[in-house]
Amino acid sequence: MADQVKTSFAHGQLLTIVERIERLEEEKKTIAGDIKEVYAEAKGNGFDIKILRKVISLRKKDANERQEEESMIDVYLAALGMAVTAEAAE
Amino acid sequence: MADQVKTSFAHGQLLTIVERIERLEEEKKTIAGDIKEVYAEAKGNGFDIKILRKVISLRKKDANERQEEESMIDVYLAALGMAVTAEAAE
Amino acid sequence: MADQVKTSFAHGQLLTIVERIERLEEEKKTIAGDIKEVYAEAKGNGFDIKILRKVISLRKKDANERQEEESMIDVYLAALGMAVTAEAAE
Amino acid sequence: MADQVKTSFAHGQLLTIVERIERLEEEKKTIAGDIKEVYAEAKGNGFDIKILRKVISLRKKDANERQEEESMIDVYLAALGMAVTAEAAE
DNA sequence: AACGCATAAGTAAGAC
DNA sequence: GTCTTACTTATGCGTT
Repeated sequence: MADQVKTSFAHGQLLTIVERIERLEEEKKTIAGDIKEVYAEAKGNGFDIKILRKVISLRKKDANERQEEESMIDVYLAALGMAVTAEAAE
Repeated sequence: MADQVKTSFAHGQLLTIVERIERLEEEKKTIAGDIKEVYAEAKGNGFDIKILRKVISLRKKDANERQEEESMIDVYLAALGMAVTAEAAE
Repeated sequence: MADQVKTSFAHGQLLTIVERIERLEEEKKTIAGDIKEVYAEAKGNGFDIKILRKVISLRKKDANERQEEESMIDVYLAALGMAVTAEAAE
Repeated sequence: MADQVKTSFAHGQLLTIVERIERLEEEKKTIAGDIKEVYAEAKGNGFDIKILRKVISLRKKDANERQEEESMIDVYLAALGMAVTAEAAE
């Protein structure tokens, strides 16, 4: 009985949970909207949204992690015989 | 010059934008964490998380349903050349 | 060594993988183009594309509905400790 | 009457269109599945999927475009006072 | 620790 | 030409 899923419970308890989550998701959605607004405003001021996103994502990433990833990409590209930089494979 | 991407700008302006977004994303992340907590707590109280998610998603779906239906009606009306809103076909 | 990402490998193997994927993506793109063509042709025959999309999406939705319902049932059955498939609870 | 949306038509014609599209979408979905399989298989052989995706996307991107984007990012990062490379700002 | 799922980001197409 | 909406891709989370 202990490892049994709860099938009898106060409905009020369930409703409380559901509503708490829905409330939070609502807030989350609101903030997501705010973010979009900031981007839109930035765009209006002449900024490039795509680049903005990239920059923000770069700031988020740990520098080491970033470097590791890049060097890994280089390995793969090299394996494919593709130039990593301009002065590449003759 | 008009269709040129902005490459010279007040650094402060860019920084402000970036920081506003980062701030908002921080908040969003916090709320996402809160949601997780609620689920975890519910689980601790014997609820089945998978079902909880289903229930919440169903409620959301139901809410969207009406909206979807209405937009559907609009599409058909428009397709029939009928006015969707008041200020219609003169 | 076991938890190490593969950095040394047969170049041919990598190339094969990459080319297979690129080939498949090419096919996918072609089909997407075909779909666009069908819509264009339909439009040429006087059909309303927007409605066509709605209709197709509705048919898809209906198809998914049954599946969703079934998976819902599975979830509840599982939650009740009941077997979803044949080789169930000892 | 000419610019009127078609509301009377051979049902067979509509059905044909819808089915052609559904058929094509089915094929597209299948191919998407195939692609996933290739990635999965590659993973099984020790490749890093994330990097694979990046590499493929890099191959797709025109070299010039890539360079432009990167230099733009550098501009933004510099504006934020962030180092572009290791031997950066003072 | 790996897998698959679910959400979130990014991109591309279509409508107004 | 802008703006929104839909689709695709990518990352992260929870589960096994």
